[in-house]
Amino acid sequence: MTKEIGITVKKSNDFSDWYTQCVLKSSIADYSPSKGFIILRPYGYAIWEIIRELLDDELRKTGHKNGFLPVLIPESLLTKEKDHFDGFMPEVFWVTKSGDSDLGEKLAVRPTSETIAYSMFSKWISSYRDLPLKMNFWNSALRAEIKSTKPLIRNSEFLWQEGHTAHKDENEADEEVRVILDIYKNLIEQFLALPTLSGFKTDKEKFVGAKYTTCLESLMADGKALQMATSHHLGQNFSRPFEIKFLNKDTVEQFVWQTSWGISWRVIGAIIMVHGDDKGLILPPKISPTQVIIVPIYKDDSKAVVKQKAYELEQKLKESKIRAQVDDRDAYTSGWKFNDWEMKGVPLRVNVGLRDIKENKVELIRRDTKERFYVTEKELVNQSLSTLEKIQSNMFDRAKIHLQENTRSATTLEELLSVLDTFGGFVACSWCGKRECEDLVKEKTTADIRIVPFNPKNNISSCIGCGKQETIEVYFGRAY
RNA sequence: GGGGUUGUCGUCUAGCUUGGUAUGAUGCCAGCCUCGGGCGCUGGAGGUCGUCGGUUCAAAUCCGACCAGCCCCA
Repeated sequence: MTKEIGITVKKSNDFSDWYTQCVLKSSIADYSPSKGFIILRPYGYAIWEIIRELLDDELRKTGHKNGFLPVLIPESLLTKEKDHFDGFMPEVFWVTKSGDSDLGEKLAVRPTSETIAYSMFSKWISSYRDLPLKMNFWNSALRAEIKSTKPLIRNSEFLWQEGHTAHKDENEADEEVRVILDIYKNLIEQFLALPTLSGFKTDKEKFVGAKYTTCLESLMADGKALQMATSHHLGQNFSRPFEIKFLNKDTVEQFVWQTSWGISWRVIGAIIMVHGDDKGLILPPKISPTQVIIVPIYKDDSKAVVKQKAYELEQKLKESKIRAQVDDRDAYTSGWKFNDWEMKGVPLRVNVGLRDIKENKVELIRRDTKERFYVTEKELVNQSLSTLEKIQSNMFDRAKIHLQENTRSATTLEELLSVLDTFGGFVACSWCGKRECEDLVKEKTTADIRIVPFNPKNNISSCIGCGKQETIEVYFGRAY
């Protein structure tokens, strides 16, 4: 009779259903009444807030300032950079009316903010002294997703940050692109415990309007790739149409060099997909809203003393900056609470009951390994701190092994298809650099080039598409 | 873009073939019970059957359109 409450499918049997159940039943998010939109609930938003604070901190340290942009963009601005507009056009929502009357110029609901940001940059920048201009915006973006929506992974609206910068020369913009990608990589690997591949996008896959795009790719448990974050070098592609010019020291007027970059709530979906198990989520300690959940186990006559002890433990943990919480709800049994917190993915649980109090100990249970052990009350704080660290690194290591074991190579189209069909994952191949070969592989295998790695392994052979000899190494994969 | 499939108290669900005022569980509320892996007992509240329209004396049920969810393929 209790079977219906938790996650009812195995991760390995029906990954898609498992994922959706995880999102809904852990109360991270819920569907909204309109197609393709979701509602982030307090538990999900708490995770997002932690991620946001971590990233904000790094951006502040590197000289970026937060601002806010309007959600509506006049059509004339959005269409100024042609490639950019053509790329986004199919999924732009338009506002055409105010009340009953038609608007003179229709307004786009932002699919991304380059155009409106840069129309302002051109006002704000006139001298080399105004540079670099490094701004960041925490907002949402809207892109109409008609089909294949998946909570947090692909929705018509998503939370993200978008950074926009302007620089005096190309090198400085190059450097900015790299610095940002490093910040993302550190956040994703060290805090979200998700290993990534880093590199360039091909011209086909790059951000529309960019000179080049760098990105981080991760591998989900079902063998599909997921783009985690991107950092674009925009060259002068936007500064020319938007006339963002400055007078240099040498009194020569120049266009600025720009970057833009972003990371979205999609990473929360990735955390679920990579780390979760049949019981639900497993959250990396560093971004878990609750790091230690304390479950007091009591009968009526022991309730007061056990709860009191639980609050004491909570206080001690909090004094050591551990996000601890007592589940003091009387309405649920302890067994129910165990399952509930496991589904929510809290990394470490403390069980404390009357018999533990008498023996001056508590039980610790790791979410990642299900390992359980007793510690004395005195050891609790230190044991919790060190166990949380172990969980954090164990989660990364496990995911890293999964990534390595599912990164293979292929030298022919047939081999590539067979590897993809059998295992999924990333497949290293050689590629001549031509769009035709990239398209051919897509057509034959539905996979695309996820990344042109910064650090190729140098197993170069002839092109997977045309067989030409001069090639570079790329990673193919089927993606979300 | 193409194809398939689903929608019934908060949630899951029976009923639909063959039209006649909706079943059960869980959750919720009250009371009792008490908690070491989703306790138990008693009572109670809760439903425009996704929406709109059509057929009919009568529609959850038949027909159409739309909305929303999910799956497969491109």
